[in-house]
Amino acid sequence: MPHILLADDHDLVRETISAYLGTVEGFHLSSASNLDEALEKMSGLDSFDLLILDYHMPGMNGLDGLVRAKKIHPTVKIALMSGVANRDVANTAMARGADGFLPKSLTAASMVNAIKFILSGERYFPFNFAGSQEEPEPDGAFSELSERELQTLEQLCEGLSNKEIARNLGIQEVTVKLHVKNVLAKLKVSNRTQAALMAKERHLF
Amino acid sequence: MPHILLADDHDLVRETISAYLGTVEGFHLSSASNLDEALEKMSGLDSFDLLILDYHMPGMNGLDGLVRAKKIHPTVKIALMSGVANRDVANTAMARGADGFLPKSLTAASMVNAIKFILSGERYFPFNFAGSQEEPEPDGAFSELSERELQTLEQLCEGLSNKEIARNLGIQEVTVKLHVKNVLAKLKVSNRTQAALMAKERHLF
DNA sequence: TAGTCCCATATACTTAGGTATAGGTTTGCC
DNA sequence: GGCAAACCTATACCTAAGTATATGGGACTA
Repeated sequence: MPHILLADDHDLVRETISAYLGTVEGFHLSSASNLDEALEKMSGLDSFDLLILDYHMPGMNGLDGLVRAKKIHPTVKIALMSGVANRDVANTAMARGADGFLPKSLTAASMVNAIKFILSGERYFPFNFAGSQEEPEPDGAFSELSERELQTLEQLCEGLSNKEIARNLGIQEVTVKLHVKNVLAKLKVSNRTQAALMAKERHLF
Repeated sequence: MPHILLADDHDLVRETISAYLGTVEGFHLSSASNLDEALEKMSGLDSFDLLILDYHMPGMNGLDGLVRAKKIHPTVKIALMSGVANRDVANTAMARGADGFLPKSLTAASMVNAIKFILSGERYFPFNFAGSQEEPEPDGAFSELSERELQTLEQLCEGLSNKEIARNLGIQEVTVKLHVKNVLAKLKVSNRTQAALMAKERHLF
């Protein structure tokens, strides 16, 4: 019988999913509420077949937690689960060694299938995830932004002035103006407020 | 047997919670994946005792969806559920007529208790929830805004310029500047971008 | 090596945003 | 009537934001 460790910081989500997988499929479930607790349980006597990690959970720090877990337990299959992560995150997770990505938009039946698929040694990535062919680019204009422009946009989202941004980045105000201008052009908006709102809208910061 | 309608856009969350409440407690569960679908089901033959709304879901638009649902079905108890909302949102939800607020950080058992509590006619608000007595006023500074200042702020949230706002309101640009200045002072922020972000943060527009 | 891109800086300029002060209207309230 | 508050306008001023163009260094690449 497959032994699964589910790590999620929401008691409700963890318990209901555990109950579902346990009663419906007869999986053997254990659970943890953060990454460290999960790692601790894995270092115990039990041996797990699959670790399911919530993307937003104490200790995860983005995908660092995934990499950490994979490094410590290279033989255990690891799936990342998230309700909000975008396709970009999912792709990156797979690239960093995840054996599967489970969006919470899956149906319960699909999740069971995906888990079985992973347990059989395959790597699972959802087909119809966040709209396959809606936007040519999921991030659209945002992906065109350079490193500095992204940093600038981030501070724009705090409502900071060019002068403050310059101080924070350790560069001249004129340079910030340049970055701001480029950001506005690439996002096709006409002022900093619109840029900040657009970025917030898409949950970039 | 209590009849509950659970509206959440995540299939996984919806189905597992439904399964849990159905099997463990014997509740009669129906579900919807967005607000409109929920409202549609409620206008059908079935009569529901409790509607559980996910805070982040198509059609909700902040707390507008709650108010809408309450207006259409004043007699049905409504609980708001969220995994990310803060105390501010929870308070506001209760103030706008919600019968309960269910953070996803609850345990499954606590949620069942809370639901029973609500079904018995009480209003449920979680005790130990993200800090107790932070802000005295939920709306705070926003309530001090005059009519014109609110209209100005609304257009600020579109990223419009003073000139555009003036045209939309049919007044002079100088007057808009005055309104903007007053808004900034009352919200205690230092520029229009911060004002827009703050308003968006609290889902005012 | 030449070309390209990002980054940084500079000068110069125009427009938008924000402040300060003053004066005028309407509405409603004591 | 006198008063307060919200609203609108005006003049003036200063600072911030955004545009345009040019220069140069560093990294990467054909």
